[in-house]
Amino acid sequence: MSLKKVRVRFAPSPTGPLHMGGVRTALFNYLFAKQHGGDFILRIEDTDSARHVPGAERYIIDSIHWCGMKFNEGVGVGGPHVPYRQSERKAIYLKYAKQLVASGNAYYAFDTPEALNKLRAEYEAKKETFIYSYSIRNKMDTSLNMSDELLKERLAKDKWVVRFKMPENEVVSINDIIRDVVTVNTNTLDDKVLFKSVDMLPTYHLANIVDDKLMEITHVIRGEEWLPSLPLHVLLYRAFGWEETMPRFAHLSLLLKPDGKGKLSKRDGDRLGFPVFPLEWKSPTGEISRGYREDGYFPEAFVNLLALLGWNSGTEQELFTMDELIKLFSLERVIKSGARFNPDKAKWFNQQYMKQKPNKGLALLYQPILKEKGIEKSDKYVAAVCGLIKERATFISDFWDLSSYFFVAPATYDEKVVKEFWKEDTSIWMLKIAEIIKSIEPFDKEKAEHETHEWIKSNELSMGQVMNAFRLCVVGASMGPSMFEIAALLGKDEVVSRIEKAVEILK
RNA sequence: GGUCCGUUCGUCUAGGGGUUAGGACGCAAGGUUUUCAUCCUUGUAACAGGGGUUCGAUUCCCCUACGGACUACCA
Repeated sequence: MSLKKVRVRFAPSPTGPLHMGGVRTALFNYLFAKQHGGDFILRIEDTDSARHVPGAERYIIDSIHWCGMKFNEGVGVGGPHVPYRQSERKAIYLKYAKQLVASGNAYYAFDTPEALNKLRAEYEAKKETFIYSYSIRNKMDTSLNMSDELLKERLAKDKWVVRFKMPENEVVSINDIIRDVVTVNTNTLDDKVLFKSVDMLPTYHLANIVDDKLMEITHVIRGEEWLPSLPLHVLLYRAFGWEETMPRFAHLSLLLKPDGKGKLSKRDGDRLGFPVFPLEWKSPTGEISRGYREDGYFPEAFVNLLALLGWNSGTEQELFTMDELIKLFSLERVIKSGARFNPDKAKWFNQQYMKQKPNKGLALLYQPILKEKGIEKSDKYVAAVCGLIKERATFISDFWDLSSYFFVAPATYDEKVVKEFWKEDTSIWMLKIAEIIKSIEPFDKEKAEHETHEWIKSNELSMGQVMNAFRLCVVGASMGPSMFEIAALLGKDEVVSRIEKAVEILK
């Protein structure tokens, strides 16, 4: 077992965009695989023909790639077990369903969905729990209750499903890597449909077990919603005689709403103003859901925040690169309880990455925004601006508000600041500063700063009064980096002209 | 309703039979700065409740409460 190469699969259903919880499941699978030098496989579980959404598969792959993960086998990349789309594996499953019938572990059932719904309703009316299992299966329309001849006839004539014959009163204990031992009595479990009549496709349970076996999956890391069907899956492995090579299981807790009750949903994002999906998604009906990527999150930040939702390294470190995560991740340290998502903390992560980003890279991201505003500036200039403002920003989209004065002279002056700092003599001081700036040839920010401060001191003026007014002239508001950094970038002619303009307007 | 899983500051979490129960986000205060932000310091705030076991339980066990998932010919 320990010698076997680790093989994990991410097996989503293409029923819509991948939710951030799904991305986290993929991430944990990926980290585990990479840490063990194993394979990370993409299998598309599209056995529900009715719920298939066009574009969902592409979206899933794009999302994983954006996060910096790569499949080394599966849909889109191929591999020794092609095809990896269950709808293309149709031919495989019926054989296995029949094998279970032959071995006495499953049977054919002819009950129509309508008949079952009616029965369920009757039970509910009596306030009883309806379970299709040992207690009732002998009364149902199944192969268990008919002769071989009749069965043959019915199989040819009627619609049938294959149901698992859940053993009676057996205690099943399974070891989950995250949850330790999970114990269930089979009496509480039902005879799950394994093979559907509506589309002649297997249900999740059958397809999942067969494919995991065939694809030699060693570890199943999936969401908590599968925990209740874990006993069924184990029993299926047993029924097939595959228990020896059965994968190990790890069930991840769910992501919960930031407030209130229940699991995180798209609605919470709309309501509280944060994305729930990695990438923007346009539904076939035209509805648009925002994405982390489009909201300005860096993929590294997104991966980092996801990794810390339900896992921690046991140290106080919170910022991790993908490589560090691969090195440090362990399923044993995954939290059992559900994690409420905190949008504020998500922003904090992005801010941390923002501070670390090289200026050149940020400039590349900022340029398109500037172009849209009709501003053409060199990458070098924009990079310098980015260097000065990035520690004040969380997203690239914050940049314009933080740096517009590097590109256009202020059109207005913040009233509050005017009131506080523009006094009787201010105009005179400002013109003096303009003079100092003009006199430095070539311009040098240290020299300008030194001379300006000297002048302020020698005239016993208030540093705050003068400098804030200076800032008001050039920036138009009370914000931004050192005035002399700004002046160095803007150039002294521009600074002087802005001072003159401000003096003119504010008098 | 039934079954399974869970429960440490508002949130993410560390810890684990004897601790001043630690960190991060948020919030608040202070410091640095010509402003904003960064940064630094400090503060705020938690072991769901009740029974056991034990010299001692937040930590182990049981019950209750609460939360979550599942309960389809969906995954």
